[in-house]
Amino acid sequence: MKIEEAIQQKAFKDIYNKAVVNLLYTQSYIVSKQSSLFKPFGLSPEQYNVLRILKGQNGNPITVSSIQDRMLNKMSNASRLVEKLKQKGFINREECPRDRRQVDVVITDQGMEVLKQLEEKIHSLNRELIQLNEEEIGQLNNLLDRLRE
Amino acid sequence: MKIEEAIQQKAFKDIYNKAVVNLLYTQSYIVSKQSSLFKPFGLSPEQYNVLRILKGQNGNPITVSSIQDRMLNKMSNASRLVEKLKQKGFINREECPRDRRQVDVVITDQGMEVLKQLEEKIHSLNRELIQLNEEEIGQLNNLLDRLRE
DNA sequence: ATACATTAATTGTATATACATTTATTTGTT
DNA sequence: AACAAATAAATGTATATACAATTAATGTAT
Repeated sequence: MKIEEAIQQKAFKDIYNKAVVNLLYTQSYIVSKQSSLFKPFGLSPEQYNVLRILKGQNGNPITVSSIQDRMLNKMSNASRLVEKLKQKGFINREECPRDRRQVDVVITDQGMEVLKQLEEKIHSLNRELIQLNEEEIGQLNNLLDRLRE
Repeated sequence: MKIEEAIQQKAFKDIYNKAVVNLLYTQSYIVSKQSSLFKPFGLSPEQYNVLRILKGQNGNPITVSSIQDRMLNKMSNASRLVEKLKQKGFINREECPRDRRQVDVVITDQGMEVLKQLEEKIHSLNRELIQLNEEEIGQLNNLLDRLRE
């Protein structure tokens, strides 16, 4: 659907403005669908993001600030997200012995299990969300990478 | 900057997944820069969005639910955003005479003034945010429109 | 060794998002 | 007219974002 229809705006100031609006709207479109998928599993999109980062560690612990650096939203509060995931039993947290300021975080079996249950659903959702052929997806990834300087 | 560097992730499951992540990351990148620009004016990005919708009405009132329909984030709470803007003196709100369930919202002179002050800054920011040539921006807008079915 | 700066994580506070519920009003049906 | 259904906005509550401030531990310079 054209962005003009989606937000009922007849015209944009210029194509730069239209591109910004289009990117913001598209993100909202994606996140709302992801939220619906995650909800039955007790996860928000950002909590899921943290679990994926932990899974990517292959069992090695990672500190809260390293999680923060790898998050999609650099301003989100990794400390509080980790606390939420701990309450749900999806992660464990323990003091790092070499530097007691730091906290080592690892995903639990229960956390791995919820990711496993989500895997196929997310695979499908991604295909549903991105209605482009492979060449176009390559173009899109390229444009987005270059857009950010 | 390539998305792999930006979030320190070596590889993605597939290009669909990479595209989703790239879109979410790019939005966060844009919103954080917009927030910094709006902050000195006492506006959040979504509050600015509401003011722009009102300005687009050319003086005609618009109801809260129509604002909601036109917002970039369909899940945001137009009622509360309107209340915040009212407190700041940027909008006026009054009962719609033909249907007392509805509320007519209009931008104030003060609201128009803050948009005017922001106009040139946003123009520059948009150019800074979207580091692509005009042809590429056209491609990007096209891909985003088609991506959403 | 002490003092000072730096770093890591947590906490506080305000705002925003997400979604369900409530209240008031209008519309539609009989 | 009476009543149920639909609609518009506001409100309640939980979570998340944004950013400042705090606490605790470590690093560095003298």
